[in-house]
Amino acid sequence: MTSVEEILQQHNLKNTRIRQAVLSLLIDADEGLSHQDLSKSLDMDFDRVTLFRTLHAFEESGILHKIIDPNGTAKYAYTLPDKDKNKHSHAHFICLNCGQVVCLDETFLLNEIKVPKGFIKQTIDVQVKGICVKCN
Amino acid sequence: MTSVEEILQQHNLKNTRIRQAVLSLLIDADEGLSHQDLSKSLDMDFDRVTLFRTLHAFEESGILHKIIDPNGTAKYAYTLPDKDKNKHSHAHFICLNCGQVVCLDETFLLNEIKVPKGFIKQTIDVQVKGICVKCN
DNA sequence: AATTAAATGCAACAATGTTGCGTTTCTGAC
DNA sequence: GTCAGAAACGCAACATTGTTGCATTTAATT
Ligand SMILES: [Mn+2]
Ligand SMILES: [Mn+2]
Ligand SMILES: [Zn+2]
Ligand SMILES: [Zn+2]
Repeated sequence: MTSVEEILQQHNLKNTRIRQAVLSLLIDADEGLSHQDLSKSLDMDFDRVTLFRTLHAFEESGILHKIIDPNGTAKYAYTLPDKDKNKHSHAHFICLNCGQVVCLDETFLLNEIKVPKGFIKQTIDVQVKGICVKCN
Repeated sequence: MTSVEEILQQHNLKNTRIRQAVLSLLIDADEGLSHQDLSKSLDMDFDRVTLFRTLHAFEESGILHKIIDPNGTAKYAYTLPDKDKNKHSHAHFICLNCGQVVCLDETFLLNEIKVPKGFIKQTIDVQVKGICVKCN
């Protein structure tokens, strides 16, 4: 069990109110949360720019990973330290009804995918869309 | 060889200047184009809202399919009538350097992917990211 | 307690996309 | 060709997401 404070420390991020709050929320959440989602959930005063910068910092350090939903808005999910050794290459499920984003266990092999000559593959993002259990 | 006019007719879309121009551009393009890309390429006067609505109309009718790039902006690509019988379920390559979006031949089977109990799979989107041949 | 790099707050801005509404234009029927 | 109706367009106004610059505050270290 690693505390929020410890996680921040391990990534050389200063321990601030908003970072603690955001990280706590996302560790507990079972889904990806957008800037807007977090703004509504956070029970404190903060500048919206600070939240954007917080999310960027977390993404850069690998604490969170970003998923672009079908509307083009970013959602962030906590990167499980054990699960994601292979650098968050897992697939995501996106509910077409409520917009919920869930991390799946499924991962994909980059090798198997053919690209045109001269193209270099680096990462793969897979989004499975459909209806989540709540909306079903 | 189907002309632009014929394509519009087949989808019950009125034949207008901007629709002809947009569709011509996208049929010739070997990559997905954004609203901005098209705005720059189009050599005519038009309202930006009209272009948004044109792209929506084309997407709804299946003439184009939308790809959300890593910045969250929409790009549109012509849906090849023969290639995409299985409703544009092919993968896309996205260049991390220049942002270019290319349709790949690769398709994926929805069956193989496991989702939590109660979730219903409908479609799958695969994005392979890396460096394109121009940027290499 | 002093130092300093990092983080924050604020203001201003840009890009993308949407909605409402009045006007124009395409198309099909006559 | 004329006409009518539906579809598309142009314009204005707005919402949301995200970025940048800069002055101020704060967390962590000594
Ligand atoms: Mn995930
Ligand atoms: Mn495509
Ligand atoms: Zn749902
Ligand atoms: Zn490129």
